[in-house]
Amino acid sequence: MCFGLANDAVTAELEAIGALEGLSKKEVKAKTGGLVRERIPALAQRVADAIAGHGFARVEAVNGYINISFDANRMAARLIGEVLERGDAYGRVAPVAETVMVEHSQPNTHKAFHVGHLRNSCLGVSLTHILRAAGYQVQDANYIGDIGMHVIKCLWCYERFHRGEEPIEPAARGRWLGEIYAESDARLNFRKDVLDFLHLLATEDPTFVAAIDKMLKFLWRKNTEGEDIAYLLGRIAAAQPIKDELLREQDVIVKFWPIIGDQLRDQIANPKPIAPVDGAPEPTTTPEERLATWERLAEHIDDWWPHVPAWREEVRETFQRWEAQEPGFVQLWETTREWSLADFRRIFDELGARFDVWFFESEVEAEGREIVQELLERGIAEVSEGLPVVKIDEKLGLETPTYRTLPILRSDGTTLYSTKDLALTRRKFERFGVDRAIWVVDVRQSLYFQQIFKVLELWGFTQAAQSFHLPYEMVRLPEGVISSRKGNVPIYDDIRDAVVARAREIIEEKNPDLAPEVKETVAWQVAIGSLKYAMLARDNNKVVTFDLEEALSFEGHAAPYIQYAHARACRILENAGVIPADLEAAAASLDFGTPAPEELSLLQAISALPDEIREAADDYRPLVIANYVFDLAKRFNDFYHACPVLQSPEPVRTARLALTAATRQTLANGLALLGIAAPAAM
RNA sequence: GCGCCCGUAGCUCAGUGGAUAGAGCGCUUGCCUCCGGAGCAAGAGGCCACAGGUUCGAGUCCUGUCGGGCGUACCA
Repeated sequence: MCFGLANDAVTAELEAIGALEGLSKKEVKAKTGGLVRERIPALAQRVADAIAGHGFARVEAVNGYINISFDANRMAARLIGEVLERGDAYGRVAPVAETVMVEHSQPNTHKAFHVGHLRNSCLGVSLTHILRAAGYQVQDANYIGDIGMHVIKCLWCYERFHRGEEPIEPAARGRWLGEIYAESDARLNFRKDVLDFLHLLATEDPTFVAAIDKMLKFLWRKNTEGEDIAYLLGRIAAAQPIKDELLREQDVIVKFWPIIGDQLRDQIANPKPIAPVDGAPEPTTTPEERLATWERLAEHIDDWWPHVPAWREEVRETFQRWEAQEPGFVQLWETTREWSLADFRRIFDELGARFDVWFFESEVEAEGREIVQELLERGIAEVSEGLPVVKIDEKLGLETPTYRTLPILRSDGTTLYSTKDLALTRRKFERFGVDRAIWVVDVRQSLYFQQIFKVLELWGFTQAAQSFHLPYEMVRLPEGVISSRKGNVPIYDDIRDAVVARAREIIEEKNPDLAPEVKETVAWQVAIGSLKYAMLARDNNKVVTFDLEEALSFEGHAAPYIQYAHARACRILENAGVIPADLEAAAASLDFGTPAPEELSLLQAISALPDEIREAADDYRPLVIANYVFDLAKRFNDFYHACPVLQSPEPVRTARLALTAATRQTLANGLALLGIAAPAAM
């Protein structure tokens, strides 16, 4: 404030004596800048002198800032009294008459629940807690992907290759299905994987291109499939993508495959220095990695390559069996769906996610189709290239591609994600009476949601304006992106097993005297808390790099640090033999004497919780709370290292005990907002 | 092409337009006779990608450039 005042004063004075006349803006700035800087400290001092004594304990001017101190004992008594009196409710903001639905944790049945889903669930759960604390009426909604192409692919693969098989472990049936799904994906994309690999070789391996060029020419002369060889030759030499539908003989690639392997092995056995080519991009793979990929594909090339087109047709037919609601197929769907749902219920229970509403994709298919029909009838949607779409930019009269085109039904009449989302959104507002709907979905779906909201708007659905997509970035691994093709997807169950096991070890080492049941409970609380904190202590628009080693360390900036501070506070209170009620009664007349800086700093942090909740809710950012609660724990650490509690003489002892109790409560409330448990001992 | 996001310490990340830009990990050195060492104290480590602009004041706001990621009609 003093900076602004000084600037105004200096400018006014100079203007008054005409010193600024005819000068450019820049020149004025150069002239006033120094004067303003000189003026500030004196001005700040004057302001400080003027307000000193008006009920403030101390007022001082420092570096152009005015620092105001309040009577610490009075403020502390009031704050601690409020915290102890309100307990779990401390930090909560007055209720708001607005119902918000948060949709998150949209796992797909027949697929594995992995580390990516974990980020979504942690974010969603924390967000619902934060919004509730900020006074909103919150509906916590799950939306299970229990139908769609992935389900059909999985069931096709199950019937075709695993009929009659049952997962060995009943607790992991969903996971077993996920493996079947992964297999179906590998089978159906096999040709694409092979051709992408050839394209990769052609793009970043000049030695390979030269060698293959020679060999293909040799084959060309003596082979009957001359046209195919010529095609491959041309594409590889020019590093162009290869299309299998342009091959005359379907098995030419299969015949060609061993030659590629020989060449890759030869390159590794006799490495040649590669002369860098100007303008050519750096290779992204090593020769060893390329050979490994070749070997992985070689395992199935004879069996799989010829069948891919027929398999894809079978998948299409399988989808039609769903469409026709063929009883046997529906029965299979129901059984396998339940395997996945059982897994999900267990996982959400472990994560402390309790939903008010469970939506399923399968229950909005019919309603979605009706909406598509209506959109077509009203001319908002049209049939283009054989399928119903909404050409949004055209409808809005936009020149530059912005919202583009949204397909709303497949050409064979089966439903898309968009078909179902149109129906579900209407349901949320009309049947559930929400005022605002939030979708917690990863950032790659941003355009998709803008499209959905625009289509609803074009349809005349005014609540589209109250629909918000909350995007968050992806989870990666230290070694790169998560990819089911590369087979490096960390499954939730595996991560949890590793983290819980580590937590057990550490408890055994640090606190062997705890009762066995307590040890087990605490191991879970610390393990799950640690995982959650890793997911939440990163802003929504930042990629999370999930490092299992880091998640296992339990040291430093992590949940256990905060939980530990909470446990220490509990122990101090326990050793003192006081109960919160006693301290609450004493709160009105607390006397810290002359409070230590660590005590003031801690009091300040405790008082900040309501503001932090508001900020986190306004911006949908659990990170705000994650940072806050860590900072609070750190200040508590500073406090108990600097200020002995139990050995202090009265009345300071009681004051410090009350402060410890208030900190404990605030730590617990902050952790609760993140969905993290606060153990009393660990 | 068009659009969105990211770029801060060796690494992973914080940082309402305001004071000398902060944590954690890793590295160096200390601290358990003292409320629990999952902790604490100290040290080294920064042209806040780059260039302009707005402002009394920019890591923060605006424009552009470079680098990286993602999306862009029948996956979800």
